[in-house]
Amino acid sequence: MLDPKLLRTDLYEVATQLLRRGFKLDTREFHSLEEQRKELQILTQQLQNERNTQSKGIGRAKSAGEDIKPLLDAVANIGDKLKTAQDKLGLIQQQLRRMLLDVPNLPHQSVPQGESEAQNREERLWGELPQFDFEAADHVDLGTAKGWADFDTAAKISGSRFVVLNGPLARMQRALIQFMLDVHTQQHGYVETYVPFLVNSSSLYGTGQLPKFEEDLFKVDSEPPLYLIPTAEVPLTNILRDEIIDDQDMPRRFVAHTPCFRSEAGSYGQDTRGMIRQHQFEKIEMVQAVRPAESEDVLEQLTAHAEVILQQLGLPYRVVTLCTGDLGFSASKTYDLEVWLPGQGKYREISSCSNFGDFQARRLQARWRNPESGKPELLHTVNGSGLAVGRTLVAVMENYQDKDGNIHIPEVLQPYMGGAEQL
RNA sequence: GGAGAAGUGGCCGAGCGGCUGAAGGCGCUCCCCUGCUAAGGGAGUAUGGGGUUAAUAGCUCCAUCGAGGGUUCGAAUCCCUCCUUCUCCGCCA
Repeated sequence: MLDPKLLRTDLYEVATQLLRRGFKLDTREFHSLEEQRKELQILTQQLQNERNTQSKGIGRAKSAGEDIKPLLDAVANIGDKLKTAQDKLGLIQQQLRRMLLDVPNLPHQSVPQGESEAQNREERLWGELPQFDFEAADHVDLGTAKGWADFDTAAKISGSRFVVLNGPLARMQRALIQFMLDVHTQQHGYVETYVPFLVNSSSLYGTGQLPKFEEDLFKVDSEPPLYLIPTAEVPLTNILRDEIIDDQDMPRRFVAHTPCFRSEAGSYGQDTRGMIRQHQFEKIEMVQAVRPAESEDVLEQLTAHAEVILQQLGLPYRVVTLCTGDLGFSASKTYDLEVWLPGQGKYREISSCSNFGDFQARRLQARWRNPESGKPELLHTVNGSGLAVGRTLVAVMENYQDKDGNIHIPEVLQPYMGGAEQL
């Protein structure tokens, strides 16, 4: 959520910046609601003040043994007036809140202008593209040929966009998870965290999935309703909700492996083949809560943490800065890591690292105590995948294949696979 | 799932219709004393919001004692619903 004060003082500047990412803020509507809010809030508080003062007088008079009847008559109609004022105010505030919850974050000034991923800016390339003296197969053919990946059985059990992994490939997925967690905990200073996979709606409001993107989520029909997490970002970031963190405990760094569940509404026809876009996939997520002055640097560091995984696995990739039009709702700046997939002959997203500034923190009321002011202030959140495990599995299969359809195991993964060199 | 108890400031804990935004303690910050590893004295110490303002400075008002409703001139205190925690029973990986 954006700072309501900023919208009040600098409405047109905010609207201009939002336009950069293609969001049209209804400044007229906001202005009108804000005027009404101000008027009603002043009135409400005046009435409350009057009632409080009168009631205190009644208390004093009563204990002094005086006749309170005339005092009671004097307050008689305050109650009704107050009630109607409060009701109206509540309504306006609700509308304002609804409106603010639908407004995306402001793009950082370094974010390139653009409408779609075509305008994303390539920052750097890493690694040599593998050369094959045969036609590179894609992961579906590689996986099904050996019976390691079974999409038909998954469809029988659950439906489309699921997979059953067998034997060595299932094991390699587990190896990747172990490897990534070990790197982030041992080399990058993250605390390994195990979190709930079902979360309440407050948590999803906190990180920005609700109220706008409910159709992307799987909802469990319980009382109260729960949602399957679309990413570990939700439970990890909500650890901070309604907390005030001491300066000495900053920054907080969490890493978790969880399954992620996405309904993929609106993506019909896209990536229907294979494991690229599934309803359920494994992901390693890094989340940091940092001092506001540090978040820009931390985004660079966290992105590098994700890159280390790709580098150690020997997977060629590139880093792009998302343009304003491709930026996620809550993010102010995002780097995507795109891994090379020989089977598709292109780079595909495998990690997304974002700085959210105080956007999530405001919704979450996640704060730290600034030692300079001694006051609680909104902290900044930065997160990124490190990495999407399913897609990493795909990338290893396609980059490490040979002409016989065998998959060679990257060296760093071999200790996690009993020393084996190929699947 | 059944029965009972409880949820108060960073923490512990009193209050159980008005003088309580909240006693007391712990912790923390600052000052003084003392001097050698620990103690004594004093002061301060919740959060959010509104108005005013150049101001995230002052001043002022409002709200908040798990959450939401209600009763009342007035609610941390009374009533209702929900949530969470604890104890016992049942069930269970």
